[in-house]
Amino acid sequence: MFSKADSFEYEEQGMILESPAPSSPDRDSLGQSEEDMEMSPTQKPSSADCKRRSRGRSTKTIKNPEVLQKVKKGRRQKANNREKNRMHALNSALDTLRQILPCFPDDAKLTKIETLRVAHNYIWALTETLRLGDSFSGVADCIFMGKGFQDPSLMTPSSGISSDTPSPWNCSSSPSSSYTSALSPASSDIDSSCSWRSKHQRYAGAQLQNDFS
DNA sequence: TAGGCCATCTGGTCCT
DNA sequence: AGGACCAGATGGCCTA
Repeated sequence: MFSKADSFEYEEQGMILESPAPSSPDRDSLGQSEEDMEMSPTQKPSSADCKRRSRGRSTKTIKNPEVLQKVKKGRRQKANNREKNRMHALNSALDTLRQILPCFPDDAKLTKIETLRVAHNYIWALTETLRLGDSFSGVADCIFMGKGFQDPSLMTPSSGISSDTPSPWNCSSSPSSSYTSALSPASSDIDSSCSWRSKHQRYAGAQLQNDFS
């Protein structure tokens, strides 16, 4: 499973460093060093990749193998923390996006991919609504006032839109055929893998997808 | 038990 | 040199 793909980067062994980084138990201490790691076939570097590989972290000044190991661990630990923070920030942004998106009950959390797809469709539908002009001027006005993307209730029957106003994200309503055809993104936009959890009963509005397709 | 989703770890690459 | 970004791998949790 593993090969010595990293050997060309860490060829320089027996180096010395002045400030050892704090170490923590990880797989290295369990006998699996970085040099023992292998790459999957898809990770194996091309010749072009090998040329660029030299841009990795330099440890040329490190002569002592033990110190080198500690330095690597320290860097890895820091990189892991940064990566965690980065992913947490990404998840926070997704949560913010979920709060903006209409239609779904509070206890049914959209998955990441669903959030992105619903957002895409939401934006698309709002754009189409604007494009349609006067017949949906109420919606357009709200959006132009900067309200549309902040008030999910805009899409509910109790909002400024009349209860019989068809809406592609209004799960409780069934859009008229003309409106559906106008506000439906291309079917290719709806990936079949996005099942809307209908079989899991996660969403009361499980038929939203059908409204789009 | 299989499949989906997720968090985390990891190494490679790019950018400042 | 160090951080950001990315994608693959892995294991845990949950549901049908």
